[in-house]
Amino acid sequence: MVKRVRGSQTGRPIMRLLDLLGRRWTLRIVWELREQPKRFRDLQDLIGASPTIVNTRLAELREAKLVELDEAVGYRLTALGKELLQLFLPLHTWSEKWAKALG
Amino acid sequence: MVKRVRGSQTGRPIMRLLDLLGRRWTLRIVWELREQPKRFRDLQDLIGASPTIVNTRLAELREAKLVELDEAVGYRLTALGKELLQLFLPLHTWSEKWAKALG
DNA sequence: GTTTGTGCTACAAATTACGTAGCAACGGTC
DNA sequence: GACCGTTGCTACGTAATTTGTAGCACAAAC
Repeated sequence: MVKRVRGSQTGRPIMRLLDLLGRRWTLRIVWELREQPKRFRDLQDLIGASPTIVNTRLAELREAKLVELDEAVGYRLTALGKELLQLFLPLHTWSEKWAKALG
Repeated sequence: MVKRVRGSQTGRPIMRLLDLLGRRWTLRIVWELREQPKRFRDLQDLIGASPTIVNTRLAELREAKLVELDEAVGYRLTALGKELLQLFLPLHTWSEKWAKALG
């Protein structure tokens, strides 16, 4: 008999971050906002998710201060969001190498 | 009337990668394997997910050649997986800053 | 031969996501 | 002022995914 500890609410920042980013469409949304702000429906069409979940993820990202809504232009990355994106940019070139390795 | 295009199967490597990583527990599993190999149940306990989903994600990661099973020591990152992890390591320190910004 | 550890599966229940329709507010435009 | 398009967003029934628990088959240790 082994006691299992589930949920792992350690509260460590890295875990909070991985939990947030490890949800469907979250990474994708940040990625799509990398260049210009996007409207709600533009995001919806680009990633191909239901408005329900797009709105949910946007709400989470806004609460995490990674995304904000500027009524004049649409959703865009905050300063924090842009910092995070910078960390992810190398993924782009690496993914090409990875795709080749998969054959 | 606007035609919506859903699914967005562009096949672009970055999209494949974001799709893979943007599934629950995937990022977390890669993270937990960053130092030493881990056994199936160790992973399960560490992240607090059901064995079903742990196995599913591990299968996806193995197919993506990011993780492999060495029967002697358990699951571990492949060379590709380690490369990917290197790109993610800065997240650790950044997440601390992010957590402070959230207040 | 019984226990322990291994990866993994079955299956019903709970949770999450999807797809479609549509709302309320705002700005034109005729 | 009636009409239209765009905006962000919500309702809601259906479908897909995840969870939690139990347990299997195999191998090694004792």
